[in-house]
Amino acid sequence: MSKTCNSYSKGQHIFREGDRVFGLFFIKEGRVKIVSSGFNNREQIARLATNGHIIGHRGYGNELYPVSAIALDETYVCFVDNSTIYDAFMNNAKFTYELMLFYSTELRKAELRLRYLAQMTMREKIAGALLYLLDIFGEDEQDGSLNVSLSRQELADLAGTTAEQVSRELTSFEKESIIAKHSRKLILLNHEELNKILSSHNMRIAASSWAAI
Amino acid sequence: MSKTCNSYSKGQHIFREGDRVFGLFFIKEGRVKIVSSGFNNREQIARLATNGHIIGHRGYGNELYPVSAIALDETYVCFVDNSTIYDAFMNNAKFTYELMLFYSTELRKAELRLRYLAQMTMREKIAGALLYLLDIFGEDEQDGSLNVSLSRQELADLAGTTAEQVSRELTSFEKESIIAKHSRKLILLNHEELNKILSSHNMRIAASSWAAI
DNA sequence: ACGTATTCCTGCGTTATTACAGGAATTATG
DNA sequence: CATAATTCCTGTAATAACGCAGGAATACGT
Repeated sequence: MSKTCNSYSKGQHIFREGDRVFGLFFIKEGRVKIVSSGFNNREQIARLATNGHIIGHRGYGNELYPVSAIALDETYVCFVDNSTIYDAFMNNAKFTYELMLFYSTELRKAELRLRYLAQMTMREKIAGALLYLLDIFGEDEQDGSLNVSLSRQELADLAGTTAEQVSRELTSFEKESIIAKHSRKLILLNHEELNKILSSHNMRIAASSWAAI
Repeated sequence: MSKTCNSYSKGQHIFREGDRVFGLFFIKEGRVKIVSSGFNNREQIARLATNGHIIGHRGYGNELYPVSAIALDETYVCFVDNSTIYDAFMNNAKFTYELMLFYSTELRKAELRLRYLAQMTMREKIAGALLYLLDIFGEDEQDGSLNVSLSRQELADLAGTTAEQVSRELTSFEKESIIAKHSRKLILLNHEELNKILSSHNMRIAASSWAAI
């Protein structure tokens, strides 16, 4: 049994684009972004993960990671290597089955996001990104703020636009009383309206699609 | 054992966005596009599949398809229902394991494409779409043309742009001797150059990333 | 083969997005 | 608490992408 656990502080890499794949990581506690590096300091956040989520994947041969995983917080992660996973799979059909379903669900989410990124306007992308954060991290019980703290640039990397546009649009949303913002603390005042922005151009997809992603 | 096979002709739906999920489809012969419907007649092609590929996914409860699958050709597909799949999974760890790996691979491809669609220019997206077609369908041994016939609109749906831009860019590529086109028959004359277009703005991702997608 | 319907090409005006830059606000540091 | 460093906001100019429209090429049906 080869399982090792580690803490990572904010900004630290859990694995890097180009590293060899030796096994899977399970997030015990914390928040992680999965990013592919771009040009001009531009990154794309492929997905966000938190407690209980799996990151990375089991590797074949000399396979390399196509993305990096970076801690957003103090994060505690356990690693299980390829052969241990393989043994677990062969001895526990139910476990393999569950993991298969996990990947198939993630794939569907990614396919949906493909459309959003390819076709949405900036305003829609940013509304979608906020709802995505709500779905993954939830909001604080006290003040209703999103349980995550991202820079404007990170929001842009998630939404697929630039930091300037995020600033502009958040200001607009605030003027329209859809959100409140106090620096990086964001409060979604009107979930309904955010869903409407997303679905306004698209009556065929349920308004809650993003929430399901 | 509940397995039924069917032929679908060009343009027919294999399943539709919003249908209940009853099981998995296996493509025996043909070509299929997986699309999410957009607004203004705009679709997004989430992925393309051919012989031996799996489409759809096993469903939980009342789950609905978030995308549609449409035949591009005369296509022969076999369907296996949820409970049959479940039994197969529980009795054949190796099979479940293989399927888990398939989904995990597809997920990685989708995550990479997210970045491409979010950050690339038109020209790069279209070069990427051509290389994607090459990877999935290959080229004819006789004349070297891509083994698939898509309209300009469908190419646009794949690349995440408009049909006009695809026309324009294909013409440019032809002038630069990167491709030859005879209506819908496209010949990639210079794979190297297409890869260069993709990687020109991005030295950190291997030039062949798209081909691996 | 002929006429008709569809798809494709391409110029051009419009719109949306990006990039730059300077100042304001926030956070970090001694 | 004061200063420095970073991040954030917002105006403006440049650029890229979109969409219309008319003509050309191609596919389709009889």
